[in-house]
Amino acid sequence: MSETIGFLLNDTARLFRRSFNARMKGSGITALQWRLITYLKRHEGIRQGPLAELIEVEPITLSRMVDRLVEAELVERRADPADRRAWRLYLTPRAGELLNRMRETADALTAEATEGLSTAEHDQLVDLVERVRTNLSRRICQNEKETA
Amino acid sequence: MSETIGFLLNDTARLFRRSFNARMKGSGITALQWRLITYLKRHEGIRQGPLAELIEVEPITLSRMVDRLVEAELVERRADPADRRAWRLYLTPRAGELLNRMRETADALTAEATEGLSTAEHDQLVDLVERVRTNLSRRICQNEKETA
DNA sequence: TGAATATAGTAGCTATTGCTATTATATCTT
DNA sequence: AAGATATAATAGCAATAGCTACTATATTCA
Repeated sequence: MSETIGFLLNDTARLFRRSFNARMKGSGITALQWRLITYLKRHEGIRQGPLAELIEVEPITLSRMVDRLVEAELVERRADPADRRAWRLYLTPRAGELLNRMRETADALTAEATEGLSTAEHDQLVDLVERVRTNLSRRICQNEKETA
Repeated sequence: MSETIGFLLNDTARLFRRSFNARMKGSGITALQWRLITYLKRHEGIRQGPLAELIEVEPITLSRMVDRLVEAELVERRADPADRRAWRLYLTPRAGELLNRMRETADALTAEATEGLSTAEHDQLVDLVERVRTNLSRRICQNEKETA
């Protein structure tokens, strides 16, 4: 019984997170918070509920993550003008600086992780993993119950 | 700014875990416990400390995970004959049955995830990801401090 | 319009994880 | 052999994640 691809991918992804976390340790930010900020960067003004779905945590968990990030002055809550129940989320300038540092770290790490791969191999890796991801997310959409 | 490989791998690995967890939900076992059992299968008789290192949790965390798995009659602690401080861990027959179910699930999931990939592409994917993993774990060994 | 239902977000509780300190035992040094 | 040091595992405490229930507001429909 050899390793499954799922096992291998998990292992590799964990090594990425571990190295990334270690390098970002001084920033006082966790991997999950980084994930939140990264998504928020691409969806500024999003509400808490949809963002929770994007980063795949429960709404209450996101609510508390945002509490801490507001406290750290990385995220800002603004009232939704159209719905008084809802907040809209924005990054602060401080978060922008942090994102730059994170991007540099991520780039350096990517370079080290793909050392020895040719450009063609690099592209092929991305292509193949993307196809696997598409297969998996298609499966999940078809069968939403299993995530509920 | 396109996605980094790290991001992509993390995303894909998460989809794997999510789907796997959903399918194993009825078994009352979590992904981390599954990880523990999978490693234990290949290292029966291992002590808690080394197993904690393998699955990358703190020893105290592993200690408590084992408490629960012993409670669930999936893992057995036996005194180490050579060192009275230590336990040696073994799987119970019940765990064996569970492992079979898990393996079937993993195989089915792998098949779905790699749908549309030729055998050559499948092999190449494994090869490329393994090379990335090797790069990353080499890096971590060289620079152990960052994981401490 | 007004009652019924749905939705956005949050509070209380429980479970899990990890940091630090501690106990019991083993190993090393002289 | 005896004291110093290292190691295997665990307990106490603090932080974080999610389940359930709840409040406030919006939407539906009769």
